[in-house]
Amino acid sequence: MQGLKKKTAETGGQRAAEVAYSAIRTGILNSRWKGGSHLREQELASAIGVSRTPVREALRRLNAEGLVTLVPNLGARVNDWKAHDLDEIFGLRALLESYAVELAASRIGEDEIAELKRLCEKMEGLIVEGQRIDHQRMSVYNDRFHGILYEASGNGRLRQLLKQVVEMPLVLRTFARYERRDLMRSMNHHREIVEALQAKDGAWAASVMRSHVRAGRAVFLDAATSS
Amino acid sequence: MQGLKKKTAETGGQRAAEVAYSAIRTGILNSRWKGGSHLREQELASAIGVSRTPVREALRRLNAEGLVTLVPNLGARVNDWKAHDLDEIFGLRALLESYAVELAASRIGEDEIAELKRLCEKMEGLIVEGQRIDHQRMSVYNDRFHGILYEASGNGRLRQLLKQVVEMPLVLRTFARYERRDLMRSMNHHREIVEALQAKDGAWAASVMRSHVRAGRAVFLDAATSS
DNA sequence: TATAAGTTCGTTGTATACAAAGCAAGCATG
DNA sequence: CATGCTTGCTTTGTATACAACGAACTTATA
Repeated sequence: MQGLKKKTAETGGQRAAEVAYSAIRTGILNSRWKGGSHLREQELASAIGVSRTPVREALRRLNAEGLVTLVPNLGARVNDWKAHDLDEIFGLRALLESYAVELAASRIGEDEIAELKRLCEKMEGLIVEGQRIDHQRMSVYNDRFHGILYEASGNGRLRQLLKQVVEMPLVLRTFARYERRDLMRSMNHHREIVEALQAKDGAWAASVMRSHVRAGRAVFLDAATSS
Repeated sequence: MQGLKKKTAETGGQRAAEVAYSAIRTGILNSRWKGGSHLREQELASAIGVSRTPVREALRRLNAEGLVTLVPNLGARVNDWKAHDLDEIFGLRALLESYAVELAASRIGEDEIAELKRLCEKMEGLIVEGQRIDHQRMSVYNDRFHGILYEASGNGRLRQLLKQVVEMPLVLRTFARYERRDLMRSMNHHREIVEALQAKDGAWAASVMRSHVRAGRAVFLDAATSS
């Protein structure tokens, strides 16, 4: 339970509940605890350096977001992910994310398309023959790419649902070992989506996005069974 | 602020946070406060008969569900609904609900189909020439009809998202004045969905469901502009 | 008068004390 | 030996006291 507490300088400006939330959240996403672990309020509270009150608030929020499961009088357990759960989640994600690009196709502007292209270049730049791939950086660019599309959909609640659905299985990203050809295909999808958006062809963009998500599902399924 | 507190017999078995949650929730759904009202924690607490702690928990939950909006250090305000919000919500609902019946088509059993038919009959029985329609009862049956479909989708997270999305604008149900022909059409939709499910034709069921939701949107839009 | 700093009060945020629920070990009893 | 009860401990749930923040009002100053 060491290392959860961040430097006072960072936490100073924020509310304790927010600090607790992000501390626990990053802990879960970095697999500090394994799936099914019981998260004790007092333990978390002293590790983070706040009282139980904001910790409880954080746990409720994480429960609503699907990262932990709360049982009355028994507390919180870290969710673990079976193949069935991933099927549910990726099914929803394919649906929502393709809907988002379909909406985006008729609303997205030149600036955002330019930004998408820049991100494509950056991501492709990370795939160099014979070199190890910086997955961390890749994730950042990829998240930004998809985030721009959520925004461009113009539907705030859709954006919110998507962020939630996408985040759930993110614990497995650590274990997801993208092969080079998976990544190449991913890059091609991105490029094709941008092209479809530029052509204002929502159906095309949506179709590619569905493929994109379902291809990602396969990688995560491997991660789930092997972790 | 009277009348929020229920009889002790009812509240006795439940946790205070749960009591607070459903008290505030039903208050909002019954338009006890108008959109934009500031909900004060102490006020709610004494009205319900619990302390601020469970009230705060309830407000966070209602915030996550989209019924209130929480601003740090300023508290909770009851959400109000403009045409734009309804467009977002019904767009999502059409998407998710049609996906649900599409999944349900290949999984639903005879028992559930029989139950759907029974509900159709009950609802149709409420529409009698020259008599006032019992909208309260209609809502109960209608919710149960759709609930069965959510379950039959076999996707727990989809069910959860749908419940959330459907509940958001439910404040307006009070003001939604369904004309007789709106209801007749609704009944026809229900019947057609059941038939499509029985034929295991997911695409058909999904298509009718999309129409069903979008027709509902129009009624709610009227309610939003007139309330 | 207009503006800015100071003040007060109401409300939310956090810590802490206490109540109640769950669980396990030990004991009694059939 | 198995079953059920008791007891003690751990953990969560709730109430309450206090701290911190924000908004409106007051006062000082140009």
